[in-house]
Amino acid sequence: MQLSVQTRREKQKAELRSELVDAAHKLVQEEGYEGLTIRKLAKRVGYAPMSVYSYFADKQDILFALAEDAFETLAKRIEDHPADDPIEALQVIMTEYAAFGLGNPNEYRTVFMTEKTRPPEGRTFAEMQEGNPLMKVLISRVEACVAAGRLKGDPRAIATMLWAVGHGTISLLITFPFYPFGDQQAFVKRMCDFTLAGLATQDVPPLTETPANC
Amino acid sequence: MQLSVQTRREKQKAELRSELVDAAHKLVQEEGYEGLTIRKLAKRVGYAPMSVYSYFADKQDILFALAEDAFETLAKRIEDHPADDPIEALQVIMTEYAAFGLGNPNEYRTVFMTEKTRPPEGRTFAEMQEGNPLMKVLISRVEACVAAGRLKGDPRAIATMLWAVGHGTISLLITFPFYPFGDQQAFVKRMCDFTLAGLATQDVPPLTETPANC
DNA sequence: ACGTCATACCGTACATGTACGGAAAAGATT
DNA sequence: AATCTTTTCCGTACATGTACGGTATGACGT
Repeated sequence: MQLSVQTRREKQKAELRSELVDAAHKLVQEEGYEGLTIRKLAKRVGYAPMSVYSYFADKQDILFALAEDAFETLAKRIEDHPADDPIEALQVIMTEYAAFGLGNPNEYRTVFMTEKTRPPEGRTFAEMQEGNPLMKVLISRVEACVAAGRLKGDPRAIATMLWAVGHGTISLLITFPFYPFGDQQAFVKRMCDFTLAGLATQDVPPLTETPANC
Repeated sequence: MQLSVQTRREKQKAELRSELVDAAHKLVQEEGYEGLTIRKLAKRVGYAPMSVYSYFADKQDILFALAEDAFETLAKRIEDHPADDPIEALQVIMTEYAAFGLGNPNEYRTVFMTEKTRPPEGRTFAEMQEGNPLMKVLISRVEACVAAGRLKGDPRAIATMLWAVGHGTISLLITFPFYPFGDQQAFVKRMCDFTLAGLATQDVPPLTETPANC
């Protein structure tokens, strides 16, 4: 029965944590992203500022929690958006990913453009990417393309390359909104189409595992 | 003669500013990037903390100044690295750019991955990119490729696409050093080759200027 | 020479993230 | 029940970026 006690404890802790996340979410909605401060957040839930640190390692950790929520809805949106053609399915990912990044720049920033001091919440970095639902669905859709003979090569390598292109595109658009990219959507579509077209003509080898001759 | 006075004044101001930049540089070398604080910097040059703000709008502005120095050496290195083959000349840019980003992640971050509140130092954003020496040399080398018939299309569009890919690659490597990209150099080379190969097969249209039907 | 004025520098003050140690409350062990 | 241990929460304190207003120093017009 002591396990049950342990469990209840953890559940309660998780509850308080998500209460904090909710409060943080509201704060951001009401006062904007920079309005989220530890002190305001603590006051919101009736705690002393330092008590927040019982539930989050630091402020980054809170931002990660917020971003994770947002990314979950992105994952859902992608899964609710199937496509008959496997290549189109990849395009959907890129398009939704781009729309998400442009619509949630703060969340995109905290997840993909922030110096990572620690893997948030004990998870390792490898898990964070490999086990990341987004990367998972990306790889699986790439696998579908390979299975259908529309792409050729190592799925994870292909997925990583797509990720690099997609991320480069989005992050530039976010960071330099005034650079004359032309129409943002058009630029995203162009990069996406270009990359998929290029990949279609190649047999992509797996990512090298730091070969010995280096 | 009153212009001379004005000029002398400005020169002196610029001198003090670069003295501050030098001090900042030394501070970073001695204590690391996070050791650079306004107070320490001010103490270093014998000023009160607030006096620093006579020369820099904010801390970001200082970081930009540091980064600019670093990027200047990058530009020099690229220019000192010519290549007979115009495509190879592009590869040199990508390679040097990547090496720079991986070797100077902090500077790369402040210039390319940081929310821009103001165009640093009065320059407009457009200038900052268009007039940016790096983008300039990139465009000119792309133009050389187009002139040589090795690439086809609008040089600025091609350059922007190369930038997006290069930036995506570098920034992922910087942000997720533990993701299994395999060998970093190899990944960079792969992305570069892949993109250039793809571009070689296309006629790249100019970036759309936010067409009216949107 | 003298008042006027811009400029350079600074002192003080505040909001913020967070380190540190303590207190109190809850649970476990005897 | 009593004691010990762990967990939760907090008060205080510090470093940091920076807003605001003040002061003094030197230039300029008269």
